[in-house]
Amino acid sequence: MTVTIREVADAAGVSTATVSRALSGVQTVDPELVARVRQSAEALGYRANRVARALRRQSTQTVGLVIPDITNPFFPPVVQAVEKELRRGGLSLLLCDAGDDVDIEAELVRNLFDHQIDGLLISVCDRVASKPAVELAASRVPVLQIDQRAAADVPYVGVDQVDAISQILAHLREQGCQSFAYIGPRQEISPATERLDEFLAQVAPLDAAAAGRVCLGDSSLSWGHQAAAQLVDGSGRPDAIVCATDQIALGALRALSEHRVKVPGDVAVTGFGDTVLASACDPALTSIRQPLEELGTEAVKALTSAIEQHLSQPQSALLKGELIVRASSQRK
Amino acid sequence: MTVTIREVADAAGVSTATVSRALSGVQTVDPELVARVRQSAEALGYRANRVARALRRQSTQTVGLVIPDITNPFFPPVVQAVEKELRRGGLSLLLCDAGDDVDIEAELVRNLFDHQIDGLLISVCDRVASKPAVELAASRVPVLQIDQRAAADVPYVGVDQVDAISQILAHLREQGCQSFAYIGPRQEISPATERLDEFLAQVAPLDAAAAGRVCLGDSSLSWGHQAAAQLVDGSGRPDAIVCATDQIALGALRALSEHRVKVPGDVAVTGFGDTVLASACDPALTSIRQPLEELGTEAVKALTSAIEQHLSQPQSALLKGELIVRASSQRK
DNA sequence: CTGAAAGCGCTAACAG
DNA sequence: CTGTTAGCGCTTTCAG
Repeated sequence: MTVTIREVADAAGVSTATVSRALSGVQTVDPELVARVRQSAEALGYRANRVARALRRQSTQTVGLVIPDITNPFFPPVVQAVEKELRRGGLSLLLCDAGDDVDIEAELVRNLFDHQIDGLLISVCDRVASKPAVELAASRVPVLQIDQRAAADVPYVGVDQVDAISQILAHLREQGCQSFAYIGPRQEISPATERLDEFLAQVAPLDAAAAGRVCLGDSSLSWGHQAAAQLVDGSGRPDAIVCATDQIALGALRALSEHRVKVPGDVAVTGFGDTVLASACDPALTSIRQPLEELGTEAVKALTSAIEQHLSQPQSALLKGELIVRASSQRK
Repeated sequence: MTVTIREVADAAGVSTATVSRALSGVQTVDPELVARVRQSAEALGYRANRVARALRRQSTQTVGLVIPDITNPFFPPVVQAVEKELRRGGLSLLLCDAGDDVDIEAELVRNLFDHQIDGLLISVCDRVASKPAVELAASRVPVLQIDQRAAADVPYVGVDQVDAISQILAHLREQGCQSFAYIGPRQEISPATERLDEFLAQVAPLDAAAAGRVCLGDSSLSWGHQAAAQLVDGSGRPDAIVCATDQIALGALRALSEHRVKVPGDVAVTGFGDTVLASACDPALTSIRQPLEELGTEAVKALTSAIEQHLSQPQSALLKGELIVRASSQRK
């Protein structure tokens, strides 16, 4: 077994209460006793049992993080930042991967409550179906949605999609593009749908025909390939293709190359996410870099501050992405 | 507050002991009482407090996973599989990212012990410097090292590097390659050094000059670029370049293209890891696919079986990778 | 088979 | 400022 507070108390010749107070420093204790306790604790290698402490304090110093799929390159930097920032505050991370399944997600949230988490960070699987789980959670502990949100009345930390799309379109116009197309997923995840909505809203005054060049499928390379092939085959070929993900853009790049369409000469292409693919492909891809570490860090700051102040609602925040211009869109 | 066992007991008109026994099914209880208890529990939405249970049972049903950097594409699939398999057994995951820092790693391990974890999975930062932390951990709970190991006497689950290198060399010979080079990291992480050692051992009988064409730097694309440029500039240009990572191989591909060296015509190139880059680049990269999900799954199986059987040492395992042949090495 | 009672390790309330 | 005592919510003896 490990060393208990009882043993430290005996070694220092004081009560367990005094040991607890001396080590936590929450109440004034005779400096001499503090020294004696510290020394005994050190000598014995005492470390407080967080389970016992949690039961007594009714606070586990533990936060849950539920994400839909850690294999999605969006998440690792977020998870890393979350864990690091939590640790700065002495908190630990229970990580759950829902595997894009709403039922599993709900079960994970329940399980996290059994663990008596002090707060929850969640990036939901489904904009609609995940709502009950998020709202239930929010009624119990401070909850913050990250990037993908299901419940409008639960706080949220994400990337400003309006700003991102407007950066992309402004850049493309500067490069002389006049006719626009969009390739994205049909899937109901909130940032992606926002992306599409914003594209449509902002492109309308620039190009009335753009709404007719919206291709909705999934987020894969092969869908990008297929959709782009269609776009260049048809009449009214656009001179700019805005893609909702880098994967899609990569597929588009391939299709265009196969059709002997020059990028960026004939058509400019943009991706989204600035994943490792964007700089690896040829031509390198113009893309929006999302502030992923910052997203994780800000989420934890907001959550912990709500936990400490006993607020039920953390503060929402919207961070801005950055357009990374590379060869795929530079016509000048 | 949440519902306690006391409230369920009162509602069902029995003692808390009976509720505990009825719900856990560990002891025979009158079927009628079981039904009554179940119903009350259901009605009240009772869920056992895992903190209290852990304190009493001296088992948290929680496992720690320490990895050097979740941003490394090797880890997300492993983490995902680990979490999923743990959940199958009713266990939860405390995830820690050491940020490639041995001191942080050691602190994380101590912190996990404060949480009274039942077992530990660790992929160490440093083959040498991480040893004390791993051995300390292994003296307290079952520990399993994943992929990167520091302590030879602590069990290990990893990928068979001997087999992987021999698959690569066999394939390259089949393609008619006769003079070999190697580009890898200098860094002291165990699978990479094994890769190099095996390359040297297996290539010696094939090409005496190969040992002179070993370039050691880091794992980056730019190092691959630099090293490959050097290799083709010098005399005695090889007709095959074995790279320790896909990133390196990608850099090599670029350098070769800039030097007008044809791949695979003049030089065959292989990567390692079969990351998303391998299929995205042009020419597509021949690479070793590592069984990452399986690695996570097997690690958890071995660990939980040790925990359940109160063994201090889980069972080690060595899994085989698979050579994925793509354009970069196909000369026939 | 069931209930009463003890106790996991810690901290907070309460006296002194 | 310090010690005694109680109790967080649960499970497991120990009697009955």
